[in-house]
Amino acid sequence: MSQQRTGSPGNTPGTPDFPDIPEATVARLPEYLRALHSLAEAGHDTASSESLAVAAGVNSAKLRKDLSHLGSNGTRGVGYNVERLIGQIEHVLGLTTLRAVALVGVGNLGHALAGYSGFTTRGFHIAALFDADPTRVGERINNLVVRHIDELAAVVDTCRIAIGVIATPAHAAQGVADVLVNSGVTSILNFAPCVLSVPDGVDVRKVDLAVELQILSFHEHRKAALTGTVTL
Amino acid sequence: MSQQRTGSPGNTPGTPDFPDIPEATVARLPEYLRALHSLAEAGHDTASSESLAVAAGVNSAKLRKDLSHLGSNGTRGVGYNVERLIGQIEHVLGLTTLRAVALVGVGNLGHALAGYSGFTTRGFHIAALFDADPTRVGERINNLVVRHIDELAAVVDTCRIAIGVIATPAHAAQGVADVLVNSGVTSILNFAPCVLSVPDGVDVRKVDLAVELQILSFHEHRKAALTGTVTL
DNA sequence: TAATGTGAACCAGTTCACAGCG
DNA sequence: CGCTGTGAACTGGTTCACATTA
Repeated sequence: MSQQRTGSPGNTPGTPDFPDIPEATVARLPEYLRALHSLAEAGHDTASSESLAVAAGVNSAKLRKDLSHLGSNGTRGVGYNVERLIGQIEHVLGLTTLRAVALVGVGNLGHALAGYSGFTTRGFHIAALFDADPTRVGERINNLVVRHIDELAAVVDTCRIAIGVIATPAHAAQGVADVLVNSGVTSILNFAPCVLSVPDGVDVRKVDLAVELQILSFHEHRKAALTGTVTL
Repeated sequence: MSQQRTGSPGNTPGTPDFPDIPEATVARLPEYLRALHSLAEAGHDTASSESLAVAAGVNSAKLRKDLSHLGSNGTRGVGYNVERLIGQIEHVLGLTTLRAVALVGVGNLGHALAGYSGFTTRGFHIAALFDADPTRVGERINNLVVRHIDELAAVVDTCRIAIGVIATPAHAAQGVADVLVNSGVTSILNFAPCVLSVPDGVDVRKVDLAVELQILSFHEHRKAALTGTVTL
């Protein structure tokens, strides 16, 4: 699971029409979706909970319980209809409309994200790039011109952008977040290694590449200690 | 937390000398470390659980319980000694030795990762770059020459590399993982959008950029549904 | 019959609230 | 007195195992 969540501080309300889905389940739905697409490509038009679970890297009981939150979609004795389930999950995740994303910070990482085809192929459209550095403004990346961050509010407004990605250095991130929020962005994906504070109702997810390695480091350390055996 | 974990399938054993620490706590220690470094830079040499918790974006009770797993380090009535706690956490995470990392795949994302200063400044050293594409072999990135993936086993062995980063397209990732594992790598950070299968004892963490956006998309979708109010 | 869907048991993780200590 | 450290209560999530159904 990634990490920081702000907004909707209490529980998801849940309406009859829009049942509330546990956060842990939500975090796995995209993985199921990916697995389903790969099964579809392989020619399967139906899949059992077991085969889907394997493709998604979870156990089948968990998968069935997760899917049960979207209403019952399977057929007993048969499994799930792949195309139907893809539609189901895309609907729940709100992927039926292409979502516009603003990317702030076109340094090393931001540059790569701007060119990352995975966003484009999975429901998102990078609509605008921003940077604070005037020497970078005007640069063309992947058919998009880098704009100065002062233009952000206007662009977010006209392009109806609801999601912002922060790929700036840590010291600039909070300022960028403030601008994004004031411009009407309500979801932020933060790659800067720092905590963002945002008002209620704004969701933040954080990805910290170094943290991932540090977690692996812990396990390496532990494995080494156990292999060397008997104290150290 | 990020996601896939393989290896140590049961529970962490835990020795008197190396107490077992809950996985959720391990995942937060790097964040505490970062917060501590920023407090240290700001000149604090002591910090209360409350102030540290704010800097790390968690609540103070959780932070205290997390730290209690490393043994008691605070002083009642005062707080924690910042430098001492930094040392404590670095020790537990195994960050006292610089860890060598092999990066496979120098496409869009891999290129950015190779140049990412956050790895270097936080305990890791990218020791070698690999790619399968012969036209990329020989390219120089950040003072490192891209090698052909066939050389991987030899380099991993001589440089004693225990951690591998996969930044290849999904279809190549499992093959790369196999090579890494056979070469002696025991921890993998996977940026490819696919499930890897690895033997017990090998840890895998997965970062999927598009998944993060899809999770945000869900919340956007929900917020929109609730704002539009009364069914849809 | 072969699979789903789900109550019930279980487990990990979080929060509370306060005793204990410097 | 103010803070940490921690048992106890609670919450959310996972797994089990089976009744149910196409």
